[in-house]
Amino acid sequence: MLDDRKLTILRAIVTDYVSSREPVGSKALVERHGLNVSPATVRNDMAVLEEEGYITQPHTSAGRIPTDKGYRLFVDRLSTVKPLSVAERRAITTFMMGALDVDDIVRRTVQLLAQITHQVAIVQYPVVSTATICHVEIVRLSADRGLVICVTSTGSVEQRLIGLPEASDADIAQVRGRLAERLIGTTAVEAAHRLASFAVTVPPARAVFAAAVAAAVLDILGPDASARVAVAGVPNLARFGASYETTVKPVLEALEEQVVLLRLLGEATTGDDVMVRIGHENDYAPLRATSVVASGYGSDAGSRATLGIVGPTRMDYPSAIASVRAVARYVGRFLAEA
Amino acid sequence: MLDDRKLTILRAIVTDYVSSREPVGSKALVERHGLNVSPATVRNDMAVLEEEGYITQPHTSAGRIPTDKGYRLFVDRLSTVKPLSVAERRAITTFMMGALDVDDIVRRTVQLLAQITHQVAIVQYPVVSTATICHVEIVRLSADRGLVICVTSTGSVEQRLIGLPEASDADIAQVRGRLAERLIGTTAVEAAHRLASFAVTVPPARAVFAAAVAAAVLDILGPDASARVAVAGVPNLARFGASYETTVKPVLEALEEQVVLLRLLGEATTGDDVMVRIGHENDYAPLRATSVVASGYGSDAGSRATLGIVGPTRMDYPSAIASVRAVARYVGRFLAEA
DNA sequence: GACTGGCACTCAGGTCGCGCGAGTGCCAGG
DNA sequence: CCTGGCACTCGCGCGACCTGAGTGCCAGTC
Repeated sequence: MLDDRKLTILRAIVTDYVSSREPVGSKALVERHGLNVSPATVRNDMAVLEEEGYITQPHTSAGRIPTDKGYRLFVDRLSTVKPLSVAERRAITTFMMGALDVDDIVRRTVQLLAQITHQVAIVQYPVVSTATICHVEIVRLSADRGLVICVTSTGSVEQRLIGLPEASDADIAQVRGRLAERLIGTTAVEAAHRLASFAVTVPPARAVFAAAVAAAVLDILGPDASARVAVAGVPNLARFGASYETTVKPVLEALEEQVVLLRLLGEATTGDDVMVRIGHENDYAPLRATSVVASGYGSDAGSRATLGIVGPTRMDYPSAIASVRAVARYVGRFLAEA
Repeated sequence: MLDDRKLTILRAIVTDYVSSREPVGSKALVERHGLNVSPATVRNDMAVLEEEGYITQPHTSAGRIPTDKGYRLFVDRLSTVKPLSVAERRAITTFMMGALDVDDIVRRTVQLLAQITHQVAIVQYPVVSTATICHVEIVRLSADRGLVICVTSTGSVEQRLIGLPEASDADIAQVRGRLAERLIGTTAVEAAHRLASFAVTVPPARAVFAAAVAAAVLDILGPDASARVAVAGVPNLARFGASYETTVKPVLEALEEQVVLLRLLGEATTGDDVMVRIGHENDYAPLRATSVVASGYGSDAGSRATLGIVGPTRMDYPSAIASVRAVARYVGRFLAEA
């Protein structure tokens, strides 16, 4: 029921609407896309497309705009991914040059993504789960408090504050030694197992202290360790154009809720290609006017996480998809090499 | 030339305008504030206040609104700092309970501040300059790269990636040992001095490697180490009310520029009390429609940094000042204890 | 059967004019 | 120095009007 011409028309409507931000009418469509039919024919086709729910009119006697369903069809079948421009490729390389550590890579990536897509960019910090532990350390800060520090093979460093009620330097050294013996070279999952019985491996007098240390390490390695994201490009929300209260504010609120962001990106981690969620396809209701384009990234199976962008449903999907894919791949390589 | 009644009127105009967001006229002023004079008298006084530049009218035959100069006078001489409500005090304590480490304290603080002031909150991470170095570490991640890690007495942990082109484990151990000898217990400033000649203290074969390590440590301790801020409460920008492009977007852009934020907060670090910058008093031109309320915070002279809020000039200054001051003091204590 | 030209219809948005009312400035009198 | 009174200003909201883009439908043509 949707012949070739109707699909062409839908594609034209989507591209025109994305670039002009205005409902597109039959006449303009014929002119701007060299369709060899009359506006009346286009109108008939548009009526069908509307019937099927791919497009809609904001009000009678206005042009048509795509619905979420229309965008979906466009993304799935009608768009050809736009290759990145030379300038964009160059931007990627220059931007990522000279990153200092994992945190810095993430910060640069998120800014890069915001810049080339002109949307709000979100990058999840790499998950440590499959990385191995390189180093553990217990550092005394003052008489009664200290830090437990974990370093993983991806170069991420995390720490937790613990109390040192009556631990001597010798206690610390011994516990640290035992901890290093058992954890270095293991993955987070293995480490969690080994930590379960950690306290009993040290002399009873030090068991309480050892248990506190083990708890801190478990906390570091726990699933919420990955619960960090970086955000950039918030000023790009101007692109929404619509009213602040109804569209921009919900997005801002979501951006402050790490949990929400992680859920938004969540399902992109598994699949290998770019995920696109359009409008109401997002579970999170306040973002029903926004689309998410996300992708997993990471060095082979070492460290994996997700990055993506958030923008209005009226978005240049081909470019966005290409950008997200390119950045994800590049960062993956960069993490593997660096 | 500004007698008592005129000041009272200015105060009334400020408070009314802040709460109603609408220009305030002479009649409403008399009614709502029990002034024992007629509207005509108030009008005469308002004419003087306008002449002097403390208030202005958006257009003829509208009420008056305060100018930046008016707010300034209000803040300096007319406002009594509002004590925090019980709920707010409770919010502070519950919010800060159970913080994990310095980063976590900062994150909680910024959210807390955004919540009780209903503005955008900014908290600078504590500066390490006067803190002392507790621990240094060199960790091998893979054959040819590693991390240099620094831990300070405030519990902050920072790291830099370095290459390990041909350093053996023995090289690493020796350099690490020498580094620890020279740096532990020193402040950042002292450490920088000692690092200048660090490379010559190790055998020539290791000098290049030692120099790289020294450079990494210097980078960690350098002034830009403090160049990190946390931001929260961005959705509160709704309070601006005015048009997105002209007022909200500049703020969003400033919020993404760490450098700008640090300069905004900068001058509050030195003084001991809360700093208030109103509208054009900000050097940064795009923020001429916004006010900044900031304060230094920190445990004694140990670690000091700045926190504050950004909002429209039409702001409840007494509450904002009280909140910023309270949070700054509380976090200072918290950092000292924890 | 598919396409086209023509035509009547709809309706958002801009413009104009008008009246209302809040608020002002000024002045004369207490 | 304060006050009541009065004329004046002007932003804002409302309704009327017009315009133009765009539509749906229908009869005619290939």
